[in-house]
Amino acid sequence: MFLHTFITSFSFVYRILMFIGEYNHSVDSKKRMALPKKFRKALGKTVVITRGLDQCLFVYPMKTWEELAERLGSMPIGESHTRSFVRLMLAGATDTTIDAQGRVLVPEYLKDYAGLTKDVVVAGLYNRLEVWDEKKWARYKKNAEKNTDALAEELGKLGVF
Amino acid sequence: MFLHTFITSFSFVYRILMFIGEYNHSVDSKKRMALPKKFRKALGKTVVITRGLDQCLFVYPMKTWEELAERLGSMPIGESHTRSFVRLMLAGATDTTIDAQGRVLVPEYLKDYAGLTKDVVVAGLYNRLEVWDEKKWARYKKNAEKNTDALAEELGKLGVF
DNA sequence: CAATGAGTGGTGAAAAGTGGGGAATTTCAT
DNA sequence: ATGAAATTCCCCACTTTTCACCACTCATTG
Repeated sequence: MFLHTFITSFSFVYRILMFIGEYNHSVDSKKRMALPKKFRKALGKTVVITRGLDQCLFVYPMKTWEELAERLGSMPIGESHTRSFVRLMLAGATDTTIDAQGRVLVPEYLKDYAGLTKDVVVAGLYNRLEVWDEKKWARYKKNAEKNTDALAEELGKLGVF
Repeated sequence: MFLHTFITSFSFVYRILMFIGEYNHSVDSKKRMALPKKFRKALGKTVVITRGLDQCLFVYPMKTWEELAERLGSMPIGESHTRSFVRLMLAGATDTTIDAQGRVLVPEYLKDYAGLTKDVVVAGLYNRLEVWDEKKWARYKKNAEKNTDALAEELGKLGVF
């Protein structure tokens, strides 16, 4: 019984929630942005967009967001950086429905926050998407790739080798 | 009992996951790359390609990747270098199905990362494949061969010989 | 020397991404 | 309250990319 529950929930997580990969898209003059076709089934009809870390946007399926919001809401509000992080996530969140062409509307204040102009990169990060300005993403990536030693170390910890 | 366990698990690993050998292939103008015939049964229908170490690409069977991705997905995103590591690995990964000719699609950003042009080397490394630009592979190998003594010493420390 | 099979190249249909028009709805000042 | 302006939303259409299928070549083998 327990095992069965575990297995079904795991396969659920796998089929529904594993976002991976990097996709080039664009925000048009009407603030519409396509989401990668591969992710649409898993995202459902409405998604939540919010401010993310490192000046990008996070996109969550509604289900995931609800769970996350609950956890965020019940976090101890003692430390100030925790407070500001929670505010960042919760206050900036907006729910938006995916249109027939697979696009969402990106509010002006979120576009500003992430510095989006036209070309963006939508990246799959397991249980969320991230939206980056294309140039900013390229810079971030280049910088991260330089730290290959650290990369190797992290991979080692994961037991890949 | 212990021996039996060892043997069955070993044969399992052997049938499913032990990739050995070095093969020359090519990436065509449509970013298609053949995988060695020998590996196809073990790889299954869909594989995951990710950024590897030393500017090569790793190719995992889906099963192997799932385990890895779950660990990546559950890493805390508080620290910035953890974040960038997870971003590189998850956003850098792509799941792709093997076509009727035994080829996979290599996204532009992965081609760039590994510096692939046309001729590549696909090598089996026990539980994963590595994809190298042919020239880079030749150089790397030449260099590694020069350091065989040091290498042997390291292996000795690991208790292999 | 034919036959088989693997690797590579090409083509056409289908799908995905993007742009734009216009109706419906909301906002805001008069 | 009312009209004007702006915004949102729903279609439709165009263009590029993708993918499945077919075809060719080269090497190996019986």
